Amino acid sequence: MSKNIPEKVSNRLTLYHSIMVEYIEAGIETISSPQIAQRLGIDDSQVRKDFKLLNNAGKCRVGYMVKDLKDSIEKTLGFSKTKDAFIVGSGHLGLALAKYDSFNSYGLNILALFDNDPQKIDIQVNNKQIFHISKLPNLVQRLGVELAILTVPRQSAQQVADFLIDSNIKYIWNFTPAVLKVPPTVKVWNENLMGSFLQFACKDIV
Amino acid sequence: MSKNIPEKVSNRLTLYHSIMVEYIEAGIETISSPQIAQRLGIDDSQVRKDFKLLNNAGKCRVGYMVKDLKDSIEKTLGFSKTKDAFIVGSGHLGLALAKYDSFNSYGLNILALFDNDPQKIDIQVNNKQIFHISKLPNLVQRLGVELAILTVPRQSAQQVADFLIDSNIKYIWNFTPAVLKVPPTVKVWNENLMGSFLQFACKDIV
DNA sequence: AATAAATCGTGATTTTTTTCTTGATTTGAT
DNA sequence: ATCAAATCAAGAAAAAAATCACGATTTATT
Repeated sequence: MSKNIPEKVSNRLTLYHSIMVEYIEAGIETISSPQIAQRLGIDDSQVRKDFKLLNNAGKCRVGYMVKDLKDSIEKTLGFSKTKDAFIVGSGHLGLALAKYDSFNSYGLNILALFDNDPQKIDIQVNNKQIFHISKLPNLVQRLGVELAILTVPRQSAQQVADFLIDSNIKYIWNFTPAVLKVPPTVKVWNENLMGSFLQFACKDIV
Repeated sequence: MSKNIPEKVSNRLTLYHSIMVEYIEAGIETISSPQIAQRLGIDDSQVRKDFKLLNNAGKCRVGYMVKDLKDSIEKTLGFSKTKDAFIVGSGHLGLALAKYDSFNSYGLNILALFDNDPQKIDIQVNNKQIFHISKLPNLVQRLGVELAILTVPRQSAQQVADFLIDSNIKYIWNFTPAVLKVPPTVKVWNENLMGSFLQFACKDIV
């Protein structure tokens, strides 16, 4: 099913997808590899190679069907497979993510938030409740949630991660700058905002 | 000065940096390439090659000085070069970023926020004021700001980006899923949170 | 109908990145 | 003092990714 798409390719697929959404809104039905390539500053044969991976044939002199491309990118990246998740850490970033409704259309369903600050407990954020972190293990089991979005301060990141792992969380989307130590059964995806910025700054601004 | 570090390398550098911070807090003074490699699930010669790029010599049987590594990573990634920035779009994400104090220690200095919603104007967020977007061109010029952090809805992203470019903004850190069309004089760094998640989901969860 | 231009598809080539290998060095143990 | 283990350094080899190149196809134009 999932044909083991390389990370570089799936990164480009998400960019192609954004362009498809834009073209559909503009009512344009076909798109060519040179158009996309120019937009992204990459080689057009690169684009065609990627589409080949999607089993999406184009037509000479015309290009590809925007709708078909969008659908097959969504299929390949698993938009339709809904993933339930908890947000752990109800600081500003956690709240921002809880209120980010676009998650749903990409198949990410936030069920609840957690925090250890008693003042935050029972507040409703975008129809999602904030629970005390001690309630998490029970809810993980009852709801069968496997994915946690970690937005606690760096200093407590590892400790909270350990707790999540004990609670049977299998996937951690890590928004903290900590490099988490986890057993091989648990997968971590690092979203290091500052690290990302520094790459930009280093590459382009400096 | 900036030796054109490949993106892959600077990505690893940010991860190494997090580990160095952790080791310093733990009071550990040296670290070896196999230790780091195991932690990140990569090859140890990879780590040494990266450190070679930093001109940071290690010592056989001992490893590298944590402090030295941290310093040279910071130097290479330009922590000390302070970059002033405006946040454009004062929704939840914009506010979360405005309140994220860690930015400062990485050399990113948020001066103000902007929005087009009259209700938000003049609110103070973490000692930074929210201005109406119409005030931006003047402030860009007066303060010499070149970097904008774009956190508006996708639908208005291109339009706002065009306005920023007209106002003489040179670098855009784009948190919207739109693929911005910009002239070659303007650099964009895409932080597509959903795209990032989909890569994770596609690779590990599906 | 013929020609030209745009585009796809794909194999070949080049470049970049990662991994492997070996030799030298340092430290701790016997 | 000698030996074994850990580690670095650096070149070689392998793997992965990006680019190039070119033939085939389609559409528009003359």
